[in-house]
Amino acid sequence: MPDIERAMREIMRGAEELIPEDELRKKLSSGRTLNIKLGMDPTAPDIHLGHTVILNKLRAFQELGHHVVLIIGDFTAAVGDPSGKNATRPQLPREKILENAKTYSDQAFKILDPGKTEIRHNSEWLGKLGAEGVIRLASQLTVARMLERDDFTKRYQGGQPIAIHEFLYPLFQGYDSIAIKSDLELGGTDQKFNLLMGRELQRNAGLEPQCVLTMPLLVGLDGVKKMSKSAGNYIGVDEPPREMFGKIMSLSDELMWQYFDLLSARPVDEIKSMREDCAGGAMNPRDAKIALGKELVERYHGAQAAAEAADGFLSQFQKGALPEDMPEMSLPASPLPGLLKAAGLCPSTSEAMRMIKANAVRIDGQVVADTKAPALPGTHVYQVGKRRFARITVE
RNA sequence: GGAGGGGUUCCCGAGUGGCCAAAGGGAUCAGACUGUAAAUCUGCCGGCUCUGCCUUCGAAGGUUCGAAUCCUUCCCCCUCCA
Repeated sequence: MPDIERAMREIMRGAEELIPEDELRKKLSSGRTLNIKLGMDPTAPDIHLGHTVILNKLRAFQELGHHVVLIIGDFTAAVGDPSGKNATRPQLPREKILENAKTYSDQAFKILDPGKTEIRHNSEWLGKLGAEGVIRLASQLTVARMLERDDFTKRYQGGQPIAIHEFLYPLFQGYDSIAIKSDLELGGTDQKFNLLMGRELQRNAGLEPQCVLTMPLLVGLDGVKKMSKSAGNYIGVDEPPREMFGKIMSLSDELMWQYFDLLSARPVDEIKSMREDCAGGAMNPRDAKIALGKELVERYHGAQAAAEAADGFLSQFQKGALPEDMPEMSLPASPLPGLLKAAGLCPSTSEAMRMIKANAVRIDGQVVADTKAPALPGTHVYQVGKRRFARITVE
């Protein structure tokens, strides 16, 4: 069965852990189309590169001929996955959830094959469960077992609150696996407990338990925390090409390799030799980063946009040229700090004052260090730092 | 129900009556440098009509010439005992 070995190699690429491996082999060799499950949280609709690590893997399963079931957690949204801080999340109105789900799937279909993807909402079965059903579900697990979950343990020991309903989240997620008879569920390493819960509940329900495939978590731009919208260290799939490229260029040279490993479609060997070349001085790490930036921008915006983003970046930061497109506006005359605030170049006049004192403000390329500089009549290019520009006409 | 601990500026965390817009660290932002929005160093880091003024230390009152610091009530969190 060489096909199965090839499939297994493809599945394991970049993956953290597959539990249990031989079970998946068995499922694959049965020759049937497998149900591959991914749960999505409709509270955070914008897909960032961290999500794409998993979506790319789902895509790989689709290419192997399997069926992806994307579960919109419209019911579980009210519970909220207990991830550290916000133990209680606000309950979203129904329309908002559907809207988020739509945004999410639109973005996800940049990667997934819509023809091989089924979208389900978990309120479909969880909504019917009722108090009795929840009790029956909850009776299958003990508190001690729940506390085994790493982040529960940490919070419990660290004196952080854990609300009762947070215990229900893994149970509901596991119940989803029963409802759709999933054969394999994907998730980040932080999802391991929840994923295994599905296995346990399926087995209790007399079903064939799902396999679990975890992917490493992509570290965000700060190089420390996992990429997430709330941490503000993310690169969104929908971001404009320039922004996406710039953010990739802001990765530290070291972190860049992790991004290569988890996001690049390049052959593993190619990445390895690039890395060696950079370490040995044969290649400038900047150029490796440019290559990565182009590859990723191209994936979401096309080849032309990628080339433009790269050129624009180089001319703006290497040669100090002005960007071609910048916001244009007309504003009433006011002292410089107020003008910069009104133009949105600074969040407050206090901040504008600081920027001026720090020699960060330029008008038509000339540094202005006087906080009391009078308004210049006419149209000029105002610049704060290297990245914020506006063409302002003073009325 | 009982006993104790705690809520500080974006985050962590010092501060127990004036020298506090509040130490220190992190993040962000900016400057320098550079091979990049890498790394490193430096500065800034509540708001404003900015050499001054205004608002902030869980909330509301109070004491005091003066409160993040003391008192009262309330809200929230944690630990232990039941």
